[in-house]
Amino acid sequence: MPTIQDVARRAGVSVATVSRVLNNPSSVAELTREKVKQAIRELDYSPSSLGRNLRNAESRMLLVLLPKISNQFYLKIVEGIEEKALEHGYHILLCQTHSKMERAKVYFDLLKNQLAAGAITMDPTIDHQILIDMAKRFPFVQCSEYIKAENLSYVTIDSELAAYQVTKYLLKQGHQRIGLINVSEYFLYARDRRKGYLRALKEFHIEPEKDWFYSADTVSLESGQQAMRSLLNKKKGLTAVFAVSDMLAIGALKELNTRKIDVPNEMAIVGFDKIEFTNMTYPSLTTVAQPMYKMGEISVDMLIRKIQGEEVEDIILDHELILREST
Amino acid sequence: MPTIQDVARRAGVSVATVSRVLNNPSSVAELTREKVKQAIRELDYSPSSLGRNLRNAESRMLLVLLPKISNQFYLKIVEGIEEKALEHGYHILLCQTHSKMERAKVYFDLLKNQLAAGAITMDPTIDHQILIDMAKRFPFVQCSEYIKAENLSYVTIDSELAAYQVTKYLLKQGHQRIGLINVSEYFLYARDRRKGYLRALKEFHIEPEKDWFYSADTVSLESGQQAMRSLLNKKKGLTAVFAVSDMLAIGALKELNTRKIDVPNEMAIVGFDKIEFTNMTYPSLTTVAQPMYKMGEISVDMLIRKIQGEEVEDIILDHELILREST
DNA sequence: AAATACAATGTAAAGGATTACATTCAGTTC
DNA sequence: GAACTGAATGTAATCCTTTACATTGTATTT
Repeated sequence: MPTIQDVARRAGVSVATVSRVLNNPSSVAELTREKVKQAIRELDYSPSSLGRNLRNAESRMLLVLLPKISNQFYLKIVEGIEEKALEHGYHILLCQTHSKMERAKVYFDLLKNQLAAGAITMDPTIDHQILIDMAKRFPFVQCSEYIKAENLSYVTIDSELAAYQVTKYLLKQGHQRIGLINVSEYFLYARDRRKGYLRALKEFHIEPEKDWFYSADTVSLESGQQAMRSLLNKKKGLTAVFAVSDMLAIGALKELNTRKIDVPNEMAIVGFDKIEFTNMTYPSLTTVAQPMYKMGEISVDMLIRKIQGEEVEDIILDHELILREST
Repeated sequence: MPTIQDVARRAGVSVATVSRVLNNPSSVAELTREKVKQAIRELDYSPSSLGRNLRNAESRMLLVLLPKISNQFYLKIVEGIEEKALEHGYHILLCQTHSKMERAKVYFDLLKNQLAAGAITMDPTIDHQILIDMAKRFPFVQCSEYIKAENLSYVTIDSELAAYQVTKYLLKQGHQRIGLINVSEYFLYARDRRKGYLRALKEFHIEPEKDWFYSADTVSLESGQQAMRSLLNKKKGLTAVFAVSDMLAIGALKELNTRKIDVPNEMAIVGFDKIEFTNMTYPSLTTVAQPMYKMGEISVDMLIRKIQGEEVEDIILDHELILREST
């Protein structure tokens, strides 16, 4: 690999001049500039990022932390992140934690080692205290799930409101017994979505029964299926179910299909997120659209502004109820 | 951020000793070692990867090139890659090319800049000549789709055989008119799968008609839907369709559902890949399982061995026909 | 023509780590 | 006790780039 020295020698100038051609071309005379460029072409030289990063004490990598990439919800966000990052000349390090803290620590080390300049976390399972400590030392942005703390910015939607609207919509459709497939209430969005759901029920003077609730231990298709199975086995005459994630809803829908339960006539179902597949299920799934791509983009913008030392404000984006065949 | 200098000063030793404690502990006396470790703890020091990488002229990043992460097929592979990479102490840079060459070039620069140590490409759209040139200079492994060339190792499955088996299975089920939803034959896997399909038909003395073929321009759910729409509109009495990707098959299935065409009785359908969602469609999808996770793992093993200068052999893994409700 | 200004370029230090080579010193041998 | 050995540690060069500061030389001013 040629170095800047090689280029300098070939062009008959000093390394400083080559560096200037690279970083501040207007400061070197037209003629010299051409000579240098010529040498660069001839040697097919590209500056070593290693040297450059060391000297500038910077890195153009962003950590993207998520539990598991197989949850479609994260995909669109990651696409938005990657696109925007590239625009800013950054690259992303994909980090699946599998909800294990030791794994997250491995990735946090990348920040300590100065390999990554900052992090976007979408992993709600990360230990709060550790997250807070890390955010004191490094630029952090939370995407979707968040906790409130100093330096811990976030971009998200109003989960409580969305859940309220979804539930209200079901109630208006005449549903009286509406199940809830939730996840661990350790997560803020789980708490918020339950709150919204309860608020709507209360408004309609409906007292939910214990059997209407199911708490999935992972956000996966299988968990959704399991959830519906469990709800159905309790035979409480539910006529609609609200799942707090499309992954769960799709799994639940599969169970209904398998049992030949007519959707939406015998049982309506609503998901959350609007992942791509919700349009391909049978019937297609009513859901709440989160602006995932945009969330990704905004996360990057926020993070890069933080890296550059600017102050940023938390952002709550709009969601949208997508009515389709499953209700 | 504390540096090795700070640690040395605090421990009252030279930087060389600190470095030795870090990299070759047995070469320093017990007592000194403890002093240094103590200082490291007190300062919460972690060695800067920037300095380390520069000095060692190495990087522990692997490029992972794929067209678009939203094709589920790549997900499981990426999971395998990430897991295995981590095991070896490497991290992965996720690179979506969106099938655009200029985008691939941006990522290739990471190799030239010495930020990445090697690349795993799953992108069949990358210009062959450029790929060949890059592989001369940097460690490359192709996963799934591949071209044959010096230094361009690959891990894949036998697409021709798999397609042959799928088609034969359909024929044995009594299907006489079997459609093929393919993608651009610029891709080897597309050519191979068509070959296998044709070989099976030939064995059963069936001459396929022109109207049985559809070539999708992207591998997406919508393309699959569009494909089935197109095939159905030609009204050629097909009783089965083989889609070369689950994404296409799921889209096609959606179209059948929408038109209330009974699957598998009126129309059978087979996909390829065994992505997660194929088990959640209605009816569940018959498909060919590719060992994606394993492919990912093996790619990493191969790549790291190449990085270390070893010779590696190409690998063809086994596939498996997964019979489900759609046939 | 001397003094000054400024554009263009060069020299060398810095950034953080690793490591070949040099040095120190305690222990062994004769 | 002199000579030697080898373990433990230190010194300084190196990786590649950027940039403050120094230098050169030409153009402008008085």
